[in-house]
Amino acid sequence: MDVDESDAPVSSIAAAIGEPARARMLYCLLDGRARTATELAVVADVAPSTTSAHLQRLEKQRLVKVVVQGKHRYYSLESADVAAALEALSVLAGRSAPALVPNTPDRLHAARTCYDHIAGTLGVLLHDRLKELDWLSTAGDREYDLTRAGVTGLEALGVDVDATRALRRRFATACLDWSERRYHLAGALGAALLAIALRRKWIVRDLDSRILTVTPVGRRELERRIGLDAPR
Amino acid sequence: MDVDESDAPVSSIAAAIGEPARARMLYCLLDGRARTATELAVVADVAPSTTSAHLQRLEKQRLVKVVVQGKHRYYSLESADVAAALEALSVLAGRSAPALVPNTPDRLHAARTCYDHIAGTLGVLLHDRLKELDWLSTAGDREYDLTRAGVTGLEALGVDVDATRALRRRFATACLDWSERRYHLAGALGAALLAIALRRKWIVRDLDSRILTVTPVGRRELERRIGLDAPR
DNA sequence: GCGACGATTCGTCTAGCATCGAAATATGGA
DNA sequence: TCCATATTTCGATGCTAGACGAATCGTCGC
Repeated sequence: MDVDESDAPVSSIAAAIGEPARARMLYCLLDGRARTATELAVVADVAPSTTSAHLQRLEKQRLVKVVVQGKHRYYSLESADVAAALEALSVLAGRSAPALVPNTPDRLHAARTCYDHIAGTLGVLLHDRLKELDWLSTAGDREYDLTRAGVTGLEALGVDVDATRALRRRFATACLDWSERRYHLAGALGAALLAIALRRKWIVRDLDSRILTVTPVGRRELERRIGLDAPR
Repeated sequence: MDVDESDAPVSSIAAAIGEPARARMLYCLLDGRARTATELAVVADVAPSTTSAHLQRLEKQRLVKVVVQGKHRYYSLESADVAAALEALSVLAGRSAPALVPNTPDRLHAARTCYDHIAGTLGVLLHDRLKELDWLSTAGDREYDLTRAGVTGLEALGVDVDATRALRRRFATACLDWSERRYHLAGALGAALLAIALRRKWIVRDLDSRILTVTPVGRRELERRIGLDAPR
């Protein structure tokens, strides 16, 4: 019977979605951003160990994918098809889905912190601009180093390159940005840049979120110093 | 938390689909046709009592709807949205869905039996033609009777109207056709018409399905006698 | 009315699975 | 090197829900 062949995977996929804790995780990921296992544990309101089991199942059913970055594991929806299926189910639930749209509103694109460095649109633009200026050179898998021009340029911005390099931490790495699906600059250098931008009030931090706002001063300085016109 | 509000129904809906037996039923109904509880029990490969419980749940989640017709209960998908969700899940399962499209292939539109009468495209066309000829008069909710012209005409086709009417069975009723979403003729009269068509080889029955095929002779006779040009 | 049949209800059994805590593993940063 | 943190593995527990059979209800057809 071809019926068996075609509905067996479907039912197990639907069953994977059909568990409250897992559904909460999936709908949390519906905005296209990735979350760590710990974040999802909070969202799902279950213990980390339980979350781990759930995530394994979701991964096995190819509903989510994981990218290991350091000691974090970033989970995100496996594909747009998964989002489409979740939306279709939302329709049945009698409400319009949160909808994963190509151009998501400001909240996702906006500048924001990623732990200790700049992510979001601004982070991606900054990363791209630094490469465009040829300040960054690739030094391995998702690893960067500074070119001579880069050292000079960043020193001019106020970064103590030697001190930053001295930190026993990866110097400069590419960090995949989940709202932009592109890389931004992380590592000690990324953290140093954020610190300087904050100290000089080029950027201000939102009180209870990761949102960053570029100040008028910051916008002017970023334009003048590295030819970057910040979004919004 | 609005998360709880929005994912609670979704997870229960997904859970309703995420059970092998129920998934088999739903995918069986994906062709748009309705099935009786017994038929679905066979498809799902579970006992009638188990099937009943499953169908109740599917109905409660508004995934299927039921129409009571005599001692049969006809279950069908609640809406096109349900089909869409099932298709979306099929995509995730890595195969193209059987797809419930407005114009489904021959199998669904083709002439077929509905218990003991003619359904499918041919059944609907026949029903409409008989009303067009004014052989049928409405005699209640989904009930028909024959007009004087109808008696004459059907007698000419070989139907023993008195004998048919004598059967202690509803004489002529409208039966909703699930592939066409329109009515066809059921009841003793519908059965009599099928019997005659089969006896005269205007139509032949498929061996192991409900498919009916109109023979060249049948096509010619239907055209000549009642001005009906059979499909295909 | 009286079988025959379709379908549901009820009671019970069982198995799978979601859950947690504790311990183990891995990685980054000092 | 060592600690802190993120995450997984393992084992035990408890609940849910899917399964069936027997009995009941309701409708058709004679």
